[in-house]
Amino acid sequence: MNIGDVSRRSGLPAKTIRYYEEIGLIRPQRSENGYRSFRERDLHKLAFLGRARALGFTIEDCRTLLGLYEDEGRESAQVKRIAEHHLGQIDDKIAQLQSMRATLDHLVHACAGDHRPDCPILEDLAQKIPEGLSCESERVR
Amino acid sequence: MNIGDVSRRSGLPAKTIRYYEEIGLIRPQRSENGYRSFRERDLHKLAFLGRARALGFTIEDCRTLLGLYEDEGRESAQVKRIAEHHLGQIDDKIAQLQSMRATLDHLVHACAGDHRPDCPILEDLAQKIPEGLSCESERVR
DNA sequence: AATGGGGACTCCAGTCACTGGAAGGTCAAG
DNA sequence: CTTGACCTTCCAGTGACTGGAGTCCCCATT
Repeated sequence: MNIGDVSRRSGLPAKTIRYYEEIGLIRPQRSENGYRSFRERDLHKLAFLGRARALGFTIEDCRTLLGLYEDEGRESAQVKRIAEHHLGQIDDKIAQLQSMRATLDHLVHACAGDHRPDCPILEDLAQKIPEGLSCESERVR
Repeated sequence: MNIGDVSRRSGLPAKTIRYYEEIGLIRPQRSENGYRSFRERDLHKLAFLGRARALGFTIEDCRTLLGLYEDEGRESAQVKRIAEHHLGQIDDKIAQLQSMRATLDHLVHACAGDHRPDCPILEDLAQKIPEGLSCESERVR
């Protein structure tokens, strides 16, 4: 299989697949013409990576998860720890976004949105310190 | 005011303030010794930027919002449009994260997390195509 | 044999919003 | 005179790709 086939079958862009090789997540063989030559096993790995990424795991988590997947002697506790930690991060992000959302929604509703210059959104930004959203707090990435 | 004072009073790291100058969000004057010299107005702008960033607006949105803030002839509709669009983005992100969260939470609960290698999380990543989370779908940034 | 089109290859630069660090200048206190 | 806290610039790195340039390869058609 060439990269185009694998791209179609895994749903990952060819660019991404090359990138994954570059950072050592996969090691496809090469044909005589220099083209990457993928086996079913590579495709399987890429699909695994695609799904792990779709769940929001970082590339480094994906690397670890792939390693555990191929390690017969793994303990499911190792996998669970990674997943739980990630779940915690997701919860943090959701909380932060919901806090932003609440403030923003309030402001949007307060703004007339007409031709006049008066705007509670700008007034808020110019003055208020949104609680729990001070500049010290961590940002959602 | 030197950058340290402004940093303390705005809550923004000095590095960030220098960066904001570099990209033209602020234009502090300079003292004879080459130090940046901030006025109250600059501090006010920085606080504005910090709050807009805390609400998740992009830098370019912040630039526009700051411009509108200083434009007496603005229409509040312009501000509202930006805020509404941003609110929509936030809602999309929240929805995506909640979808991830649901799948992940389910998997975490299904995993024993003990010394044995059997792991539903890995099995899922290796086989299932999570609905609504296929690789084509946009990623949360 | 020439040509055209669709892949594939590498390499470099850009994204976003900072952040870290090196190497050096300035200033007030002890 | 030295110390240490500031300040300066400049360069590189982050994460996970993405875009684009320039070149090469393969197959089919003219």
